[in-house]
Amino acid sequence: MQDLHRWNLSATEAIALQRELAQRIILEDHIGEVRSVAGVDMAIHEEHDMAQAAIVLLSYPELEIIERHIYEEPIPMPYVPGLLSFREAPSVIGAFKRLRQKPDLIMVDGQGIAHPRRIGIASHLGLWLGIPTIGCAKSLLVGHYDQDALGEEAGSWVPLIYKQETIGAVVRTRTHVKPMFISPGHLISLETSIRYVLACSKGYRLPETTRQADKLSKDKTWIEPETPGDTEQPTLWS
DNA sequence: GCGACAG
DNA sequence: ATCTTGTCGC
Repeated sequence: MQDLHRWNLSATEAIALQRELAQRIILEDHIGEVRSVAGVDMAIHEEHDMAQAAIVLLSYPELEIIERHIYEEPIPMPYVPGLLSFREAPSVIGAFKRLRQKPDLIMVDGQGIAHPRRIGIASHLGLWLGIPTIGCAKSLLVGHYDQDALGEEAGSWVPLIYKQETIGAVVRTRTHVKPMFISPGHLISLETSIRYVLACSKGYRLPETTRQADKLSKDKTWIEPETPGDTEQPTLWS
């Protein structure tokens, strides 16, 4: 894995970079047999000004935990709508580097291409890591949808439209519960994204991947096992 | 200019 | 994201 760019950019620079990177996003399925799916998320521990990113690797389709890791660092920049990846991606990548096996697919807490410049954090991470990603957000950033056409049963969904284009889907992952906002990140189509999100949903609103990562990112008792040399260790698959 | 706005 | 207990509904 080679660094695409630096992260400490001004808002203006970051937006210009997003416009460049957005052109490289691939929305066709470049995905082989899926035997593992990872979920990533981040929590802020205000008391120590620390960001705690978490990654959980699950087997697929069993969805049993294979690996769990966290990575902490001082909170970088503030939250700016549309620039979330510049705040969260660096720590998520830190956690990702602690994996011993490479995931076949990654589920990200946030938007994929359902973004003003078509490059939410899921797409950005997909480009950086070169792995298929799906954006799995709990709320809307941009776009609109037909609320009445969305069924109440788990599995129903309607397209998410933005500027006359389908950029994602509003998906009911659990009956009678607020839907999730799904969009492809990179190296995957919308149809396939919806399929995997539903296949990973186990009776909760959040897919098991995101749910486990969310839980771990908030865990204050978790002690990450020592990795000799730590951060920049080359691994078998990088 | 005004409102909207992932986490 | 985070602050926070009980509570209404499937």
